[in-house]
Amino acid sequence: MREFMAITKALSDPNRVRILLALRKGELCVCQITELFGFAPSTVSKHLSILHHAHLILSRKSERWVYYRLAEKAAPIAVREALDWVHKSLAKTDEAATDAKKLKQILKTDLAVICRRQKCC
Amino acid sequence: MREFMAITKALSDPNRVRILLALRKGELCVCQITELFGFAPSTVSKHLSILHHAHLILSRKSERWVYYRLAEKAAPIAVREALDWVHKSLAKTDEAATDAKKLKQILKTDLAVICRRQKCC
DNA sequence: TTCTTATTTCGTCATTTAACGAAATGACTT
DNA sequence: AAGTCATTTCGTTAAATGACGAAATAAGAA
Repeated sequence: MREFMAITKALSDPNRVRILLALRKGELCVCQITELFGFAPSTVSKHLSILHHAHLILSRKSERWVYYRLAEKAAPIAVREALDWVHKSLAKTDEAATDAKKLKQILKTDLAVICRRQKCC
Repeated sequence: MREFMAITKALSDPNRVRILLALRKGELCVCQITELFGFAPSTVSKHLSILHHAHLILSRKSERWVYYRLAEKAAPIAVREALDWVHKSLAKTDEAATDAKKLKQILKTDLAVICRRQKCC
């Protein structure tokens, strides 16, 4: 029950759901997600932490960046079903399309450039 | 997306999830759920309203009581998948068993008696 | 080692949420 | 038509949540 509630609480915020949808195309680092959402890095980090705590996403560190990706097939059933449910319900929505489009642009840009952009202003 | 978030917000409270599990055995009226949880009737009513707004449950009025039941097969896919997910993930947990046991006792008691009991004290 | 820097943690603030009791509602019963 | 009573709505309060910026962390680069 505790694990299940961790998942439903994680899914109860639309921005966290957007993160899960964005990760469907592959792993992203924190600054890419930050760029996609326009939130403060600390805010995005907190959201990722909540998703991670619910075991919905996994992380790895490489070079200077931390990459997050969706949980894999080995994840608990409740997690896999949650991810499937999110995808099936929302993959074709306008919100997902808009984010996907913006994400495409972000992925064309060098990581270091994105990160530096977030520091000034 | 809005409908989906209505569902995830509804599922983000453990007591609302408990209500969904309790309803799996069949419809219940507000005072029976109130008895099961030990909350104030107004609190239970609010929870039911949120579940209903998310289309997870349906209601009908009969005699003096309002009965709530799980949404049916005709419900939107997102709703049906949510209910299946809740059931599959939690039906066998201790919490569900405890509630089911208490509910069994409640169902043995006459409705009018339950309601009256809630008014005094 | 020291510097840089992406990410996380912490403290704060505004908003939302869940609980309650009191009062309103609205549909049976008489 | 009036009364009864289960349920809902409203207003309040305490706790949880989501946002931010500043400071801490930790790992790669110099």
